[in-house]
Amino acid sequence: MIRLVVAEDQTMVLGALVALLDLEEDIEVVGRATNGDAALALVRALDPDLLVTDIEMPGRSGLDLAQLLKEEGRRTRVLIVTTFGRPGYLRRALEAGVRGYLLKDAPSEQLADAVRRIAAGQRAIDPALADSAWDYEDPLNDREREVLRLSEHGNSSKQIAAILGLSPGTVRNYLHEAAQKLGAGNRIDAVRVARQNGWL
Amino acid sequence: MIRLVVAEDQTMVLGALVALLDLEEDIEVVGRATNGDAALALVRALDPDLLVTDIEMPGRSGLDLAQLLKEEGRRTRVLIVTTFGRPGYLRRALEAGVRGYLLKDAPSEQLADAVRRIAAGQRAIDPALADSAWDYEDPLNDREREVLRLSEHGNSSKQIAAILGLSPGTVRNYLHEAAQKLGAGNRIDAVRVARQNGWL
DNA sequence: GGCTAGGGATGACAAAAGTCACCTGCAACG
DNA sequence: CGTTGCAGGTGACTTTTGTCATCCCTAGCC
Repeated sequence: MIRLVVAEDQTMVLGALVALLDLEEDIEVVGRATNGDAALALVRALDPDLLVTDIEMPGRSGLDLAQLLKEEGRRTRVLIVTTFGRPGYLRRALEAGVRGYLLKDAPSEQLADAVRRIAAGQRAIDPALADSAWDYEDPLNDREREVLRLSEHGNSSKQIAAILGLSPGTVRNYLHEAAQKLGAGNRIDAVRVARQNGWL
Repeated sequence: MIRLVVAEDQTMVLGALVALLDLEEDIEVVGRATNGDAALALVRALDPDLLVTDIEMPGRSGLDLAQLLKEEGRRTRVLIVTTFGRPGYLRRALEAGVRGYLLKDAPSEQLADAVRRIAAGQRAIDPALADSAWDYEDPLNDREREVLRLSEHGNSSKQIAAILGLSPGTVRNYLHEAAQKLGAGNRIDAVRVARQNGWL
């Protein structure tokens, strides 16, 4: 029997995924969580074979979870199930030692398959994504990421400068650099491209 | 027996929802679709009691579906199950005659409940949302919506003007008006606010 | 020490966005 | 017919962005 903890912030989707997995004879869902912190506590308490988790959740993200579990040296393996096929995400996931990465776009039958493969010590990476994982390096440095994040909410350069304790000119320079690196013509476009690739 | 068609663009979530609903003795999922057009065809062919559908899907949206079914005078009732609690969405849904509106954040048990209530001729609107539906009117007119949508992708006023056959000045004016109405200081903020409320 | 490379930061100038007063044309109404 | 009101549209002016050359400081190297 494969023992699972499932983490997913949308309660209804969580319930549905559990229903799907519980249909399988050899799989047992022993815990469910709707945020990263609860999932972490459950994994520590229950020591399951697998953690099936979304990435974007309140509190700790699925990627944070994988990283932490790896650092703690736990035996629980991680399977990411997410909406986002962003290369940056998969890459960070692999670096955090996850064993599987599926998209919610994939057929639901693949879920149980992936669980079994990972429980058996194999991997289960969405093949379409596996290729692209290393195609696009994140070209942004920390400052650039920071100003992009702040400009995302409509802050002006002046406001961003005030927040970071810089001059407005410098902020514009960072945004410009970032836009250049991303092949974007302005900050709006730059934010879009960066988001799309999982670099924010 | 309540006969359902389920539409949801993320295949895995679709599979999971179907698994959840199929657990119920009195509910039968007779069709599933991953886009709006397929869902429409299924409803026409199978004449189910209910259509359970997401809003944001490729092709026709769940709201479009509800509108069409209403116009065709079909007996199939519509239950929306979506991520987004945007007042504008709920409002449009109600105007399109949907019988139920649930959030994916709601507990999964509510899904079967809602299905039964709607099949019995009642309604099932998420109570937290029901209040807010009429709080916020969409203040935008068509032009304003249009320019906001175009500016979303980083187009400049000049580019938007070229697309719409206007002068750049006019475009800036529309953007300005929209920002004013939305209480935003610039176009980026305006787009954010409008999206958040389901007005784009 | 002197030289150099590179990240962090600045200011000057051109282009685009934001702001506002105003000009249509057309439909409603007396 | 006025004329009133109002959505659609424009141009002039100010502020903010985009672009680029340059400076400063620190670290590493001869």
